[in-house]
Amino acid sequence: MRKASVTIKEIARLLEISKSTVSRALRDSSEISEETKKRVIDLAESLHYSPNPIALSLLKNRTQTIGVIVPDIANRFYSSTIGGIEDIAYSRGYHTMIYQSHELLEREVSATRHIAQRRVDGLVVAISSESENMDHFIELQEQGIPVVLFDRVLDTLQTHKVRVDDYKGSFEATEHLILQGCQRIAHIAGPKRVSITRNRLDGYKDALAKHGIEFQEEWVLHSPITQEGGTERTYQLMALRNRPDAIFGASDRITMGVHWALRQLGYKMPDDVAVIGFCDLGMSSLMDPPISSVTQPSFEMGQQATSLLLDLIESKNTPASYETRVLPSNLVIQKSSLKA
Amino acid sequence: MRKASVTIKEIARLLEISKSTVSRALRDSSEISEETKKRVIDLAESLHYSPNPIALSLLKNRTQTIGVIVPDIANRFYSSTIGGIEDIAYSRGYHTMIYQSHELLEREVSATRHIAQRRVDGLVVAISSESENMDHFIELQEQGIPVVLFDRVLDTLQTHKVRVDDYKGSFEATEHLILQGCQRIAHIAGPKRVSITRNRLDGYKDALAKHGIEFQEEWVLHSPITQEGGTERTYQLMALRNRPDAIFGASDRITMGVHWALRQLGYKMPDDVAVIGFCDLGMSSLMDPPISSVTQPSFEMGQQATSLLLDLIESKNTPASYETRVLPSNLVIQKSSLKA
DNA sequence: CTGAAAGCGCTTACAG
DNA sequence: CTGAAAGCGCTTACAG
Repeated sequence: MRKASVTIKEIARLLEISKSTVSRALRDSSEISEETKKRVIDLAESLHYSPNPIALSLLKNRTQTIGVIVPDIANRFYSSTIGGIEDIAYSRGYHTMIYQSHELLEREVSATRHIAQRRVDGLVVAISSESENMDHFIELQEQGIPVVLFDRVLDTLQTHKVRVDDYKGSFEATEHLILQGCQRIAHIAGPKRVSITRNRLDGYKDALAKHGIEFQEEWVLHSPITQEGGTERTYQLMALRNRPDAIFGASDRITMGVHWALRQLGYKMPDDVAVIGFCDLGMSSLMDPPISSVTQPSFEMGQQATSLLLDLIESKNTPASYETRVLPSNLVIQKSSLKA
Repeated sequence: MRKASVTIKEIARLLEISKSTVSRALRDSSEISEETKKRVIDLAESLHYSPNPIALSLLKNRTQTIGVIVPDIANRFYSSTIGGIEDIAYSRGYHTMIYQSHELLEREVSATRHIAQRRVDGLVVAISSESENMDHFIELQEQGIPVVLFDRVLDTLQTHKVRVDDYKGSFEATEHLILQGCQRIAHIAGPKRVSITRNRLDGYKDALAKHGIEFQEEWVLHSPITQEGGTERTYQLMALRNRPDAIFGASDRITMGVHWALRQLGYKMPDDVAVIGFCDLGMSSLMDPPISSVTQPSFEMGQQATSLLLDLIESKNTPASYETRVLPSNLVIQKSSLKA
């Protein structure tokens, strides 16, 4: 069925020279005469020869492919991240193989094995919210396949990491609400164990503390990263005897749910309740009112993680130490938190 | 750096038997004694042996990988489609390699070459809105690499196709608006040359005709598939002397733009203007008011396209004829088009 | 039942 | 400057 591609052997046969010479001519080796080179290259071009990457892979024990695991590609944050990953990967001659964990450790583990079995050269991962155990990645590293973590990181894995300064982003968002005059600021946090969740919670608490506002246990709720989660938690918050005058959502999905719930309940933003989230700007600008957000340099995050990974792949030896890059977030104030 | 994986050679050496025997034992060949099989398999397991897929690829001239090109993975329609593609691919032992064309023919062509060069076994594509020329895919087919088209299809490529019944979806949406009492129904269509655009436009026109409503040129505008496009066209429509009382958007992004513009302009949905679109449900339900939509079975579309592709890949000979599967869309009425 | 040999497409010491 | 040979990890006719 599959038409055989042109091979070096074929070119050698047509030109009546050896495979070795063809190979060398194609790689522009200095040991080959200009004349021979020209004949080989001309024929190769007219035959649309392209080297078989499979053969090269077998030879070099390199596939020129990196694996990528994210929780969910439909999430704009991750799809933008993937854009950054592909940008760097392609420009450095690598392909990507993308997997989704759907926030399940089990799927992350099976994706990892799948990927390893395919002999990728390295792996870039935003771990699932269930992942506390890094054994599957450690196993990979032991096989000499480097892993770089981004977005969600965990101390238990020794490697390069790229993340956003959640603490600072969260601190700034909270402080902004305080400066707008909010006093009863609720925080709908992400899943409990995730590092990001803790950092954001800390930023929130510290901003309150700085401005002498007492931290209230009942104003912090944990939620999965879904719209429904945000909606339900908002109902819960607004039902409190002492209801909040601001809600700070820890993710875009959660914050969309907050926005929706508040409209349903008849509250005006920002006057009744000010809202801010860690959001995707494209989306939040479309809402009415547009949602203020801590935006993250997702594309750049993908780029940096990938370039760190490729450096690991291409360097001969293990680096002396691993690096954690912390990228700044950006506070974009829109109507949902801007009091007149 | 990279730790060598366990090979058949290694197992053969340890067991002091030949590579051939190991290979056969591992594939559970009937010519090998049970005893030898057991020894080989036990050792292979304890060594975590897994066959090198690269070597197999070279041997079989098969990569067990399919290429996927979509306009944009951040678009929920396509990310859901990818879910369906991966579902079938993985379950049948294939991997996927995903590329984005970003609606540019040039990037589609380069992705195609990239993919071909990587010797994928087949390709599943939703073509870019610029793609009128199918030469790059025809080239692939001539090399014996099958291509299956989904979502956006073109007659010029002879192959299996999977698409949604746009005509019917569009007809039903328009008829629904008419039954709600709308008389001046505008349609913001997609890019001109795309087959989907034409089908949807036809459905719209025919529904008007069926109900004796005269078609008005000025109420049909073409737009790129973006929110901005929808917003601008809405401004244009509402500025007309004879303004529409309903707007039917040809895509989710466009319809989000319509929704946003109408709110900005102070119109009430559905009373001033009823709105319906070809939408992603998750998103449109979150809007206020929630947007009625023609929903498409995106996951299933990915599944079907992939299973058709794998059939082509795995069958020895070219099929007698190619199949075009037309999946039904589904009309979901929400508040944006439901008059009291 | 088991092994030696050839070959998938390529590169690269080693000779000449 | 060019070629023959070995080898990457595997499978599979061909012998025995």
